[in-house]
Amino acid sequence: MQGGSPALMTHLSPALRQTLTYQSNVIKYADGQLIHSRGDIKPGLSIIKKGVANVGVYGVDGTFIMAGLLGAGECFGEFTIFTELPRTHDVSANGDVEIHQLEAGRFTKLCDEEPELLKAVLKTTLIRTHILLELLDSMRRLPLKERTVKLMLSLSYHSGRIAQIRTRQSDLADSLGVSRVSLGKVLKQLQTEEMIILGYRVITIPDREKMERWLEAKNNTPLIIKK
Amino acid sequence: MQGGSPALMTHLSPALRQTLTYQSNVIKYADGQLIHSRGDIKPGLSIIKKGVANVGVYGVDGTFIMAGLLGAGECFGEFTIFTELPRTHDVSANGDVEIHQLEAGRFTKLCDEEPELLKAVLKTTLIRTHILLELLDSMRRLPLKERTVKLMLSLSYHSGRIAQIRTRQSDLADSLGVSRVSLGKVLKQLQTEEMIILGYRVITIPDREKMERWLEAKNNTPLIIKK
DNA sequence: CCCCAATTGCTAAATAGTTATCAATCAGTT
DNA sequence: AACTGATTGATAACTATTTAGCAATTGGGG
Repeated sequence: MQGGSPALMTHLSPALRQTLTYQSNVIKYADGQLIHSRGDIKPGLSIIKKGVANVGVYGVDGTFIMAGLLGAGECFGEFTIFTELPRTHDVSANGDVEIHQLEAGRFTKLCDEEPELLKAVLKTTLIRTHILLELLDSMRRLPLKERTVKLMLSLSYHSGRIAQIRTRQSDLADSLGVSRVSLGKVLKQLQTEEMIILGYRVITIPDREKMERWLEAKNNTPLIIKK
Repeated sequence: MQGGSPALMTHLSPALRQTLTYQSNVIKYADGQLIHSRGDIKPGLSIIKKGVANVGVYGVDGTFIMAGLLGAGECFGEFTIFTELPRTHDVSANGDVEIHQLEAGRFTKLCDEEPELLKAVLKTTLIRTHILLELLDSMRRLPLKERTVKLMLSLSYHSGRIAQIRTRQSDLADSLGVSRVSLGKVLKQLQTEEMIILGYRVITIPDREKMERWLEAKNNTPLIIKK
């Protein structure tokens, strides 16, 4: 689908990309390390240099609702800069991650000098909102099986053709808002239909495209998420 | 509400507000009239001058999933200008409505001249995304009763203290993603608890603040959850 | 002012999802 | 190679929700 990538960096000119990189501090995080917490108010923009970050919300009971993954070039924390809102999500490193961290003041200054930057941030935000709205809609319309497939596809976004999703089934279940038992049934079905292979803490999608086709056939709204 | 209003106009200087108003065409819509359809691609920004607009999605089967209401000063259609994405929602007039309609070209030109405008659009978008994320989260965590109250409160946002929600129960049910029967049970409960009064095509909230307090008490998830 | 289509209220049977278990499997550690 | 905590797989009883009716109520149009 047209519409563009939600990665900030892809909407910037090489020159501006370089300026941003230059003005930021690179911070490295090890697997599992927390990058930001829900509720934090310290403002700043983060752009992923290398690796993948988990985005989600930890419940008081320890459940983790995964909202998605961010890959290289994608940013987060924008709204801590432009609004006085606290962070909505916890972000943690999924494997080793490097982040360009930009201090709020420096970023707003850059925006004043380079309106192009402001436009790019706006564009990625709008694209994200769009994705979110479509997601919200499908959550209400689609049955669990379709929703599960949709979530797995979006989580495998950063993988290659043969995707591995490294997560516990219970986390997936929380993300979908269902119990582990219900998810288990759906996953077993999907396995017998040869769409996925279940492992210990890992789900393999042997053929993403096949899965996408299946979903599109069910869900006559075409997918927003595109590699 | 901390964090700011999602209305574009409140984030603009009086001067800029005037310029925007001046550069736009005012279009009037009668009750029920369609303003924009999901899937439309013709770009342009709309700002509500007077009245209230319905935002939602019509399903193929005629169901209408209401996503919310927009009041004076709020805008929509931003992303048709900055991305190539089609509209996600159908927007229709709820009572008589007047809209400032701004052609895409004119708006982008204005943005280039006045970066303040770009910032304001970004801010409202970010605030909306924030609201959306919190909504998505509560959809997964809260039981139907709480979700219903939340939706009704958000729909009555533009009413006074004694709010009237003019809608069919079946539309509400679709918006919540449940059947009319389930919603009916919840509504009956809420009525016996004297939080709402059910009528024909209308639900009255005699005391918004009481309802808000009830929701806050139930929803002890403060904005900031700690692990 | 009465009629009629739309909407609400209600019920029952069927389905989907949850909680609570417990056994089996896995991967990392000793 | 055996141990151990974490995770998956499976089952049963229970609860919530849906579907499919039909009756009662409503409000606008003729």
